[in-house]
Amino acid sequence: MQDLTQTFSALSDATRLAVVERLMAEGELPAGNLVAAAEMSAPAMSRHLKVLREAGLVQSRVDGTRRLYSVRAEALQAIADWTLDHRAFWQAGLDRLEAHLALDEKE
Amino acid sequence: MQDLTQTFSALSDATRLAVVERLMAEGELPAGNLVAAAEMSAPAMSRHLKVLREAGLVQSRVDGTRRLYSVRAEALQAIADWTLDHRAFWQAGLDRLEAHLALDEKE
DNA sequence: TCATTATTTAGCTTGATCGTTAATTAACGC
DNA sequence: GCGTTAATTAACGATCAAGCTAAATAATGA
Repeated sequence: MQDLTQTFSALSDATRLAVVERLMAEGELPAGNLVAAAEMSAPAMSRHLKVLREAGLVQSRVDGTRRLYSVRAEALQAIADWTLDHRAFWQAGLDRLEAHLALDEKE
Repeated sequence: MQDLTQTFSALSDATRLAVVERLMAEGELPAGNLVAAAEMSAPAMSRHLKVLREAGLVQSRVDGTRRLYSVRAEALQAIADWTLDHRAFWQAGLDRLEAHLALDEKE
C-alpha cells in the first residue's frame, strides 16, 4: 500500500467503488463478470481494475484464461485506521462506534 | 453530504487531505493560515477549499474579513460508517478494532 | 469615503482521466 | 498447432482537475 490519497483516488470513481463493494460482498470474481455488471467495454473495466490494483485495493490471480479479482484487506484497514485515528472528530457525544458494533451483534 | 465517491475524490489530493487533517488537529482556522502552510497561491487554496466545501467535508463561517474553516463531523462519519459496514473484510481474524480502541484507552 | 486586508472568481494553460475501437498477449481444448 | 475465449495494452479524442496571474468582492478602520 502507498499513501491514503492514492487509495481515496481509486475509490473516487463510481465504477471502481461499485467493483470494490461487489468484491467485498461476493468474494473473488473474474474480470469478465465485472465487465458484464458495468455498462462499459472490457478495456475500460480493465483500466479501472489496474487503477485499483496499483492503489493496492485489489489483487488478481490467474485461473485458466480468466483473472480472478478480490479485495485486499490491508487497503481497507488503512482507511479504517485513518478514521479511527481521528475518531474524536466524528464521534461527537454519543458513542456511534459502540452503536454500530452493537448493531452487528444483532445480525 | 452526497455520495461517498465525492468524499473520496475530495480527499484524493495531498493538499486537501493535509488541510482536513490540520483542521481536525487544530480546529477552526482562517483560509489565509492554510495558504501560508501550503506552498501555493491563495487562489489555488481557495479552489481546494471549495472542493472540500462542496463535498461536505468542511464548512466556513465569516469572521470579519476572514473566513474560518472547520471540518464537518458528518462527512468523517460517513467514511467511518462505510468502513464499519465492511468490517468483516479488513478485520480478518484478530480484532484490530478492539486493539485500536484499547490503544486509545492508554493515552 | 477611501485605502487596506482577506478571500474568491475569471480566464488561461498544462496534464491527467475516462471512454471508445483495434490490436496484442495468454491459456485452454481439440 | 489452431481456433476460441479472456483479458490487457495501444492509440485516439473529449472532458476534467490543478496550477498560475489578474481582477473582483467584502468587511474593517482611519
